[in-house]
Amino acid sequence: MMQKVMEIALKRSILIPSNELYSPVGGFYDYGPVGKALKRKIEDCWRDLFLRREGNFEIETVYILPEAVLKASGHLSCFGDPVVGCSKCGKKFRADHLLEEKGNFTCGGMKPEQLTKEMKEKKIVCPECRGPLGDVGWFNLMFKTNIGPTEGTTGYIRPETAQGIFLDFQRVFRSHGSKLPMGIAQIGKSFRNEISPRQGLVRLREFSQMELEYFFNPSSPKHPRFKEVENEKFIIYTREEQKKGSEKCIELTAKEAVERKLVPNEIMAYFMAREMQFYMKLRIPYDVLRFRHMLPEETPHYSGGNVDLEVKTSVGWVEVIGNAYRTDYDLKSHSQSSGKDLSVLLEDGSRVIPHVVEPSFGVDRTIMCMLEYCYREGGGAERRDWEWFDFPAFISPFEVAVLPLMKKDGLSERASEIANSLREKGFDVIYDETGSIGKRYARADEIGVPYCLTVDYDTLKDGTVTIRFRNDGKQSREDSKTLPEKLHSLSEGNVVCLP
RNA sequence: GCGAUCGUAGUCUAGCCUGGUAGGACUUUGGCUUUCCAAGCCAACGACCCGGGUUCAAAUCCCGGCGGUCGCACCA
Repeated sequence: MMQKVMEIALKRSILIPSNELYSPVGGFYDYGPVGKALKRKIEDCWRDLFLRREGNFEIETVYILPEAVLKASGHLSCFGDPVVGCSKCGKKFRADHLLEEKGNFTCGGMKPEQLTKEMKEKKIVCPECRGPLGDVGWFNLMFKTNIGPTEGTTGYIRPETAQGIFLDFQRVFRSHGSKLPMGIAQIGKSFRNEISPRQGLVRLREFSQMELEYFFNPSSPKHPRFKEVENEKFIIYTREEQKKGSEKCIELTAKEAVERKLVPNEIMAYFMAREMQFYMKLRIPYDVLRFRHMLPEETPHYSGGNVDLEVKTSVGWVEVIGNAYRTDYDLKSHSQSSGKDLSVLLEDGSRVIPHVVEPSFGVDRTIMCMLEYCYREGGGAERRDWEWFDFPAFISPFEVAVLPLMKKDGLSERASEIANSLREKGFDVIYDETGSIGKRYARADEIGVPYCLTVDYDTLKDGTVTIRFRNDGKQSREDSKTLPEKLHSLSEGNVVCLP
């Protein structure tokens, strides 16, 4: 399944393997014209739902961060793994795992030197060959670089977009109303030097995130619009079931999830309900979406509770959103490290460091899930034997393809006119006159174009064109003058809107 | 990073064992056919992962590297 989707994605240049001309390294993908358009429309849909409708703000911050920032945020010491190698067989192991297996022992936050000391004291040897282990090293997932010509000014390429938001928080807060709650978001690239990138877009070294940091007063962890979604349902995979090794999940409304304390607070439950709406708009079915309450040991260093949204795919459950209750961890850390007060003034005159709930979306993974769930096989009752993508019209890279039945007799010219007039009206149009008409239908289907307009000899006579529908192949004739209105009405059920 | 396995046009593949003009299919492009679901006919474009060695001669044999896939481990 995944393979077929990737095949067609590569064939139509939805995706392009990066650096293909040289020895490509894993974990990097380029987006071709179709993939980029798809990505842009998904991001715009997200902006509409999570920013515009909510009154939240979007900013853009830099990719390269000086070491001090990541030191304060905890990424330098926590964002990676302590590894130790066997000097006899050469195998590598997680130092903390070996220690913790030995007994009641947790290594959270321990430095490599401490771990080396502990390993020596506990006389831990290689679990494979009983050989001696070397010193504990640190594998950090961040890409390191030098800033400026002087050695020693170390920078890292950001491992998440969130830090930039925390650094700019105070200025944005002061200039945009100075009231909690306030949401500040960023869409952009992040970078992680993964050990082994796998499975297409699932684990990349350079990937796009859509992150929203929702700052609120910890004494009232409420969302003003919670009522709108309190009865929305979703599926939760609880910690208890995970510990039992069972796959059983429970279905709850947002309100029930808060009451039963399965989510840290109402704000997170609010976003979870919105996330369900977002993914269902993208044609990911309700019953393949589940929220997994992360176990304490998998929770990141900054977190007061994480709930991931996972999508069931042909390669297993894939995390597409990490919802994190980051508390005041980040602002507090930056405040302490920089010496600047990052608390805000409340209406009653007191000061508080805001708490943060963060929904963090993986764009590339979302695209991969969409490709899988929009993928349709040909054959069967269909009159065609090729594959296509059933993208909703509002997210299709191209909304309409204009195709002259033939190149000659003025059909090309007439079709070009129609294509250009639709472009002027704001439609994303693809014009294609090469090959047979059947071939062009197939090509349009493969990139998920919902409507094909065919210009034929009747068009020259009476100005009508054929609209051919992607999903059932049916056709109808329409006056070319009223096409924009007709196409709008056809797409009406697909326009971005909340229920 | 370890183990297994693989590397020939955009895709699938023949050739490799036994060294001697790299062949086919689909796709793509142009042309013909008054042509609506990858039709047909004609033509064109396009490949041996990289480097070294052996040899008169390497896609083929040998060595090294790089990369892919799958397990393990790890991870969002």
